[in-house]
Amino acid sequence: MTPPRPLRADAARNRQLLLAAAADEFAERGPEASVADIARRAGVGKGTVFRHFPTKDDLIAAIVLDRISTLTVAGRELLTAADPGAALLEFLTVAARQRDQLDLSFLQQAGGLGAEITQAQGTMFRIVHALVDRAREHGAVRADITGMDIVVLMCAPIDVVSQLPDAPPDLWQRYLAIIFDGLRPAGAHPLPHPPPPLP
Amino acid sequence: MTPPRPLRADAARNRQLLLAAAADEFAERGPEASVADIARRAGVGKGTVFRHFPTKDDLIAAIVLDRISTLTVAGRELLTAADPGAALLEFLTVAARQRDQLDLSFLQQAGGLGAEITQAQGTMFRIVHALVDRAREHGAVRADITGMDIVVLMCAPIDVVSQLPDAPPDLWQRYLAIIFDGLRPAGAHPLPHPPPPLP
DNA sequence: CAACAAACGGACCGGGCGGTCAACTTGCTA
DNA sequence: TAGCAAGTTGACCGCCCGGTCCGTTTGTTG
Repeated sequence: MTPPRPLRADAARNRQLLLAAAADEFAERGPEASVADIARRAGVGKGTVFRHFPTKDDLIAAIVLDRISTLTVAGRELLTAADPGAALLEFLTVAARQRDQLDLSFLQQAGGLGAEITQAQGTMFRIVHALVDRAREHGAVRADITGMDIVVLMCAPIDVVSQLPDAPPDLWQRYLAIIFDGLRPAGAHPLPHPPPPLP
Repeated sequence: MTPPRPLRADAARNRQLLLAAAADEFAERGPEASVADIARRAGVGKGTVFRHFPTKDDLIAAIVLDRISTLTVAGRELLTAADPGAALLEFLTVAARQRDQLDLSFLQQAGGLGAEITQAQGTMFRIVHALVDRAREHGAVRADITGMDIVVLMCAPIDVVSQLPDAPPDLWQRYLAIIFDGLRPAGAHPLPHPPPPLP
């Protein structure tokens, strides 16, 4: 491929400043945070933003990619944990906490994300599947749920809580616990619809 | 209060056309559907929109109000159902189906909704509480969940599924079932956080 | 230290948005 | 059916947004 020449020192620094500022700004003001505001927050000219990220969508994609990678790393470590059930719960906790600290939910489904993101998502999904398989074999979760179920439910605790205007900071743990109880084998009722396929 | 003179026939008709068109448009294009497009879809001039709803936010509020009322009516009927557990599940199903047919999730939290909405929300919340109390007394749900828990979890099945780009139409039922299993007494683990108060 | 490419900044552009207004049309009522 | 208030309309306004461009600054390299 193209051997990308290393960025100049100031350019590399500005890139990081921009990513951080953009994440904060999106978290505070939602998806229509303006590029100009992001630039100002990073202490940088607007043109600089577009030099690093040709499009606002490219900027969003960079942030999302970063988030997905974090989850992938966390999940991969948990694959070797002693208790597979606890590991799955821990993964869900990490995912929720990440989303809690900086809610960027809206940009996930920002249509037509790049192929790079699709790929990163794929590897993360595969790791989640492995986590679930281990937990299932261990009898920690019911037989009829799959990795995709976890992917789908992953951010539910936070999303659900964020409807409340003034929720206590750890309330999401309550709903994670309820949902996780629904994933356990004890007292499980048959599910009315087959799981979605790996995309 | 002000005895509101009845609308002229054409005005009343246009008001309904507008509400319908706006709901469709918001469902399709998200919160930034433009007033101009809504007007066009309703076959009406842009000025007419603003005559009926002084602000785009007022239009949104009117739609949300309608949604809440529908739920309130459904919930009130279910209060007299024979099986309280089934009634609660049915309420959740109705809520999810409503959201499925026309996803307006984003406008729920549209900040600072009018006092009218706050009030309508209040009555709906109280009915949900009653539904849950009945179900709990009947042993259909675990002792440690409250009406607010149901309010919080109400739309989770749809919200969660809507992350998937091409989800089968009834997939949400799967997640409603999982979550409902988490609400049952059988195999319940203690919850790590107290429930949120009635707002 | 000289010289050049890389990076920067911010004025600028076209477009679409929410919202206004004054001229026009239409349903109601006496 | 005449008259008038209620209702409609679309051109118009100001604003802000994503994105461009070019003159200027700055890090790097020999």
